[in-house]
Amino acid sequence: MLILDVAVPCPLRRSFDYLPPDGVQSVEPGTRVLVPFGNRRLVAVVLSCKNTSQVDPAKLKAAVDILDNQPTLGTDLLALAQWAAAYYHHPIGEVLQQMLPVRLRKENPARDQTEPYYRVTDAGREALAANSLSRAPKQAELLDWLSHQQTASRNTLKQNGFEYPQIKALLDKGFLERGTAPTRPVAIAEGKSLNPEQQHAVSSVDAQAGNFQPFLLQGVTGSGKTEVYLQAIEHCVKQGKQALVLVPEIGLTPQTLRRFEARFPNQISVLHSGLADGERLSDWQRAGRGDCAVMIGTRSAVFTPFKELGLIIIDEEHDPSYKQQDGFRYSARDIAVKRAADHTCPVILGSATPSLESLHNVQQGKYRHLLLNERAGGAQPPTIKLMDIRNCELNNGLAPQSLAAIGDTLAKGEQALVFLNRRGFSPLLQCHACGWLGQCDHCDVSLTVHFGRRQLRCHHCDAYKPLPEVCPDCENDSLTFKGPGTERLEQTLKGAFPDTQVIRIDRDTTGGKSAMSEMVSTVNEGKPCVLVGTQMLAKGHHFPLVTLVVMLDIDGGLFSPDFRGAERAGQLLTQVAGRAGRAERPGTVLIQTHAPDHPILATLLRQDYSPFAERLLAERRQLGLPPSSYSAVIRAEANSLDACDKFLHAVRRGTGMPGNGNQFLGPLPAPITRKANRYRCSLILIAQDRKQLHSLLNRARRAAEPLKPGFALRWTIDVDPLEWF
DNA sequence: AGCACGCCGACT
DNA sequence: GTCGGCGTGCTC
Repeated sequence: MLILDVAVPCPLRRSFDYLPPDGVQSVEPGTRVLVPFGNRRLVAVVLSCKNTSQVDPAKLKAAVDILDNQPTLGTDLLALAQWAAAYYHHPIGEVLQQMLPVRLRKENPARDQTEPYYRVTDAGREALAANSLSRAPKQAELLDWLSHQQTASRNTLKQNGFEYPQIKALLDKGFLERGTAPTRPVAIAEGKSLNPEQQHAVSSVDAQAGNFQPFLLQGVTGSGKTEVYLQAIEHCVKQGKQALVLVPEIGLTPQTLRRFEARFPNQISVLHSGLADGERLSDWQRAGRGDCAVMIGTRSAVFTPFKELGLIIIDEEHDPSYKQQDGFRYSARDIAVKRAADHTCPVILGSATPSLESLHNVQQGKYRHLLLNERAGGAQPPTIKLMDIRNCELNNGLAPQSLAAIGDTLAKGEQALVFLNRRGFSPLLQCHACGWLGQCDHCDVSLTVHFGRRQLRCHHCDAYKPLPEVCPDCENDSLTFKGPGTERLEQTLKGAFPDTQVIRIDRDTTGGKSAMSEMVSTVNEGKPCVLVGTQMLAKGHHFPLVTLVVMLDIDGGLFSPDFRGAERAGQLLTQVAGRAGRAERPGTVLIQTHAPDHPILATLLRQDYSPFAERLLAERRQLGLPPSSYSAVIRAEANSLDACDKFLHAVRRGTGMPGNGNQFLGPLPAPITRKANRYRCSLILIAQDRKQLHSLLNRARRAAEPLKPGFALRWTIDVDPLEWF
């Protein structure tokens, strides 16, 4: 008897047995099936076939339909899903659902996946030569463009600005015909020449083609990491293999894309959140068929199918956006390394400010370190200066010296950037008469003033209320704004430099689709201006004319309760500093701080990121913190703090003694205990090695599952968490 | 997660 | 007398 072992998309950490649909003799693993589940019908994935079941055969239901004529997920991705489900202790059905493009999570059949390719006919060439399409200029343009290629797919035509109606018209006239996919590689544009460091990096990677070997490519801003990627990809593609490039969420800028597209014309597929479901599906399938050489994408692109994967690149590997922060909490960076191991290919982790995890792996001999210290064009590194603002009269957060420095920069016709990681007008609204404080009704946080919208907004849930004119309690006209946000800085700077354009870049001003790129191009027109913004400014975009960076709020990171606070602060500082002055103009970074003697600032100031990171790594080792140890967090969320606390205590008791130098921390309430009216607590598990962490987690799961906390309490496991609380 | 079943308060 | 609140139990 044929029985299907099926992963159903529900939060249960097990699979379900089904009979095949009537008349079906065999089903391959990785095939999507439609199954009755409770009183619903769900799209699920066949994990394996077997001939017996633990379940009473009379209780087995039959699958309703087989949705794919060939498995949507290959054996590699299916095995990866099962590995990830075990590693992250997450339900297999949800893992698989995340791997599938949205279109395939529904009943849409994935049949007939071949994408049409077109080529110009002889009649088309004659028409082009005779200029007989002058009344249909767009069609003529298409014909002309395509006549320079072998063939091109509908997708490629679309990327080059041609739409289907034009294709259809030309087909009808007999000027186009169906063709087959061109043989790869079609064309690879000439690369730049490399300096010796870059050359060494590229040849080190080349030498490991066909082997699993991770490389940590540490290169200061402007050292030409991208050119190393491009050449490594080129060599991979020339061997007929495909490359996967992962970029952080904001890292996929049009500039980056254009650079890849220029180098590998029509060989690039893209996967990111801005794409329509249909486009995502077609690029996903295109990679699976082997019809593109390079796939560039954000976190979820790590699950792209490939025909023959030969190289993986993770750009800005330290970026926290690689870790999914809800549901299936995977790290795309770590899964990418696992995929490289599965496909026995090299993987490059690139960053100017590597994570301590990756540096630790270098020290352990697992990763090979490649350094790029030379800046292209001999550009000078920025000068970093600390500004002691103790006892200093601040103008909405800005020290007088900072304002003066901005003024000087503008006077020289250059641009300045002010960095503050807090959006809104002011983070606090208080009544000076009675002490009333604007607080969220649903979270344990203060409300942020948004002056332009005349609102008080909560940055932790979506609550907001109108900005009161007088104190809601004592009705005095004594409301005061405490502390600056980017909106207030913008106002202050406009007041101080009335003739200069002030551009604010944060989540509130970049809401529109093209707002960000419009602002970036305004800045890069080159007129003197002041940029104000949050950490959005620190990533991806380059502002070559900015020569001064002022950082207002580094202290928050230095004294953060999280053990990663210092690492983050150092990375942020180094990344932001990298925005200042490129090529011919040297940059300056001014750091306003109340702790000018802080050892972290001192290290960063005296030297650069590497000694700073070494120092932090030694500190972590001494304290037994990750990456020297391995951690996981069990978080509980409920309508009362007591319920969370009780549940996690029960889990801790049920897990038993951790032993062997492993330990528990907590349960402890989260720093913001109440968020959107839900109370949150964490139980932290710290183990000496991976294996022990997993055995602890298995014990904890066995303790937690029978507690049946019910729907009032939700609990989750986070392996290798970014934050402990 | 969904969805049904089940047992107690304010409504036509 | 019922409509509907959300507690809890189950899904091959």
